[in-house]
Amino acid sequence: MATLDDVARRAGVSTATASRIINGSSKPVSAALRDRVEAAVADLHYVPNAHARQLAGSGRTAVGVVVHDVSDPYFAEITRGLQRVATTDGRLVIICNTYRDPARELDYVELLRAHQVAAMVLAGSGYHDVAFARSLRGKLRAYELSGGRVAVIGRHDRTGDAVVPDNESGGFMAGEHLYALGHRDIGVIAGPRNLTTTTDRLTGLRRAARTHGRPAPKVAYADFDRDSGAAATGDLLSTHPRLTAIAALNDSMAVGALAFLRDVDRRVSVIGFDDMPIARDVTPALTTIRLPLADMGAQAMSLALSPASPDPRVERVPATLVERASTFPPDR
Amino acid sequence: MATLDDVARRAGVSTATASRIINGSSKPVSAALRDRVEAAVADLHYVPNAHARQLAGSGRTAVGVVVHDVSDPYFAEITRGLQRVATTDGRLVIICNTYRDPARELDYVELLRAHQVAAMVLAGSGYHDVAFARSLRGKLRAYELSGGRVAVIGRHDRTGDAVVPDNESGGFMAGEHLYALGHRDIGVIAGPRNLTTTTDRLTGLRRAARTHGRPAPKVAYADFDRDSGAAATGDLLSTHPRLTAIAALNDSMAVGALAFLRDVDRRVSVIGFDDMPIARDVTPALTTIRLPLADMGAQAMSLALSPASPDPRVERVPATLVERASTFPPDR
DNA sequence: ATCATACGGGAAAGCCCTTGCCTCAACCCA
DNA sequence: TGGGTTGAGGCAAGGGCTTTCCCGTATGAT
Repeated sequence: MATLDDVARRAGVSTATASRIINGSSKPVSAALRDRVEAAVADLHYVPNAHARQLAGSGRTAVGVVVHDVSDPYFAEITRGLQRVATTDGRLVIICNTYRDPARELDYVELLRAHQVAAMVLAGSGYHDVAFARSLRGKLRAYELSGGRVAVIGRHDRTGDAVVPDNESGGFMAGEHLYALGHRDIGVIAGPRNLTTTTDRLTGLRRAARTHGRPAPKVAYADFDRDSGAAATGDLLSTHPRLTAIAALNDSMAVGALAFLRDVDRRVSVIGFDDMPIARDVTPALTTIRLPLADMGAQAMSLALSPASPDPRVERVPATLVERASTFPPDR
Repeated sequence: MATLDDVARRAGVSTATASRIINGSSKPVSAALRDRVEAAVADLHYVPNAHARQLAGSGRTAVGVVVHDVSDPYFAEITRGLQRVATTDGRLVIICNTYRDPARELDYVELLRAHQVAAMVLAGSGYHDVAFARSLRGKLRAYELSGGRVAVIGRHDRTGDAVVPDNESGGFMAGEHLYALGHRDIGVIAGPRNLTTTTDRLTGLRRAARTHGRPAPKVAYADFDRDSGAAATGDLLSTHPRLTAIAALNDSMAVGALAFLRDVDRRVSVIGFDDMPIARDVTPALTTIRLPLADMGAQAMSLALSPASPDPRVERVPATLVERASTFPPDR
């Protein structure tokens, strides 16, 4: 691999001059030298070593993102938003998939710190786990102490910049919608219990039940993916055959529920959460609670890239109901 | 940020020793020193600087991936496969989204080279553009000369390791399926003309038409995304009202076509391509040509991580027909 | 008691850049 | 003509780490 030395030698200048020309430094350089250096760069297919540059230079340029899984549409959308603003800012984005493993999450935070990223955005690391939270806080603090910036998406046991979707009222709205349609007994397909996203949405749903004087919803836990959603729907319906509506805590599971209901040919209302792109294309089109995922990602990245502020900034993101065809009054 | 020096000083050893302990070098070190160093690391929240490490050390550790857009399910699946094998190998994956901009693709190749990645996988950079191909080849050659490994997914004007899906016969199978059902006149919703994916699939479709002695399919070009697929369906149907079947060159556009047809309440067969996860959940469930996307990603990464071989290895990936409910005989 | 052999540990040479500081010339004004 | 600017470019000091020697010391063999 050609180095700056090679370029400088070939152009007959010092590495200092070559470096200045290559980086478009403000120091004036004669046109002749500039040409020679540029020719040398082209001839040698020279590309500056990013690591050396990072070591020698001052600014950190990359940013990191930690998500559960980019191939999950939920995180794909968030990531899209994140990337848009990071790229606009000319930054390399390092994406890390934890696959919902808290340990991996911790490792990635270290890894990103090791890579001297300028900022990191944590999406979906709201676990109910005291030891995890403490460890994470420690690592993040160490990182921030060294000048790193952190923004999280979702609720966290941590003070700092954050974009937090209003999951609780989203859950409430979902329940409200179903009860208003006349459902009395509803089931919930929840995500993993240790995620705050799950518990927050569930809390909203329960509040809606209380508000309407209805029995607490029946809950089955699944994994936020389609197939587990389908399976949980089966469980729920066999245990509680009288349910007339199901609230899934994300759209993937709602899609699974829909598939299951179609298979067993039952007519039950289903409401999802997130409004992923495909929600409108399933049949019946999915009623869901929308979260502006791409915007949330963009906001989080903006926070992370802006200078640290003395007091933490928290952007609350409202959820909205999107009515489509998958919810309807109960058959009597 | 604490450095190795800090750790060494605190533990009362040399940086050499500290480094050896931290990296689990094979050199024997007394237990006492090991404990002291480990304590120092913990106290200081020390994390080795990845850049310095890369500079000083020998092995390159990261790998790069260039895709059109991770949030597109097609690439999301491929990426998932890629990551699985890269992570197993303990490597950091840098994902770059070109958003179908060839210039950006070129830039990213440079960037990955600058970051000294051990290998890179290019997915979806098959453009019909001589200048682009030449430039890309040049950059890749320079990279390989410096020891980098490259694997591509899809057809390329380039000899080298590759995983190439059999798009042509996939297209043929799609056509075959429709003609066998009795359709005479079919329309095609194609992707961007400058992508080999588009042209290869189209070629297969045309061959099927010839084989069955049918007129060449009518083509409308779109962008591989849902909405453009829906729009193109409208165009196609207004220009050629007698079409009884539509082949979309990917599932996203097929979903768009389905949506359009539902809106205008027309019954037309639709076949997609790729078999993305949601294909089975739309209504009617989408008949499609499956490509094992995650496996393809995994294969490509395996190729890229394996030592360079004298003659290029090309893994051909067969496409298979998945029959669901969206294709049926024409109404007479 | 002597010599060879491990073994544990340190000194220091890079890895490839950026950048502060310095030098040298040419140039200006007085 | 002399002193002060200014413009162009080079020297060399890091930046944080790995790794190759190299050197004592304790161990074993003779």
